[in-house]
Amino acid sequence: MLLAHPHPIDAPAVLAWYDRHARDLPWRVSPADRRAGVRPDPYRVWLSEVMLQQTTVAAVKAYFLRFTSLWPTVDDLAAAPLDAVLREWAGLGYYARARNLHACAVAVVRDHGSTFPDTSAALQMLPGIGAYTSAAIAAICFDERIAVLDGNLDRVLARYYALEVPVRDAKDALRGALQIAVPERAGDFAQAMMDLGATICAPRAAACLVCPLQSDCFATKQGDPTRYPVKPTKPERPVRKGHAFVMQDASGDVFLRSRPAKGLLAGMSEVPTSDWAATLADPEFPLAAEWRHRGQVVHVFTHFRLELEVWTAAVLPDDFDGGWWCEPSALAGEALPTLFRKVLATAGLS
DNA sequence: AATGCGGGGAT
DNA sequence: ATCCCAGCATT
Repeated sequence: MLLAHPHPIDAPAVLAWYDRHARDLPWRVSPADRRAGVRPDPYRVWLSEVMLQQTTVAAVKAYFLRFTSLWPTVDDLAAAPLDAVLREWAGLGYYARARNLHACAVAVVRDHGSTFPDTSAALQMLPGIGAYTSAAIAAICFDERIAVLDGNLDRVLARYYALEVPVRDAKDALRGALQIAVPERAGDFAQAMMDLGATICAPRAAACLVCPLQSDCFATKQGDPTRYPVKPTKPERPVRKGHAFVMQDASGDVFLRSRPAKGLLAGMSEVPTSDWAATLADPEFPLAAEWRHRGQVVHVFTHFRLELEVWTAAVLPDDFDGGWWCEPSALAGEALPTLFRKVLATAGLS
């Protein structure tokens, strides 16, 4: 039994806590106003939710105010040039979000009469709106009784249930357990649970004494809530080895070239290297020259650890094409990933 | 089921 | 340095 727990989440307790401690956020209708009949503006809720994908509240606030000032309605945003949207998004990261944001605004205007759909199912059809965001908008704006499961909730629920497997392996069970608890005030409940995760049940600190779920929380009973959620065992990081070849012409310019348009470090600049393999082969130099071994670079990618032997040589530029020669003083302005900056540093450049 | 995608804040 | 963040689209 994955979630052996006698009690569902106590929604009334969570809502009572939220009524007193809700965060004041620019896109939020307070629980008091909500009770008085004020309805959130789906445009503002949608905009905030997209900005908040994998992004902290602190980082989003200024962007949200700027966007709503420039474009108060979905019609305004849809009518804006994509360039302007991308410019305003600059610095927030995950730039596909900005393109999808604009595409979504256009779709809402064109296909939905400038009114956001009012169900999670319909919302999820729109660009940039997935399982989480569709549920969040539907719950917050329309009180659809749907489980809203984000990173905060993963953590809160993993602790509440003392989940002994990584969240990824119990997503459906958690969603089902949460779904059972969703009350009539679905929007406030969703926001309450997220506030709870952000302020009380935080990643490295759990303020259990003031938590409305404390009495039934299995992790608290065990004594160390921060043990959850358990992290998936990281796959062993294989090691790959190879050689990097730093060539300079008579004036000291360095040979660079572009990496392929797809794959690792796509489209970035590099110095030539050998293949990267599990075992280090003898170097096959690009051309005959006085090659000097200058040291080793170690770089850790997500899926493997790379060890490159760094070689340098003085060569004649005529012998090469497929790239360009770069003055050492101009290396800083090249699209060089950290790996190749390390290589160049080991070669004695920069 | 994995993987790529940014950048900032907390620890 | 490492972890985490109101995830989504693509393969």
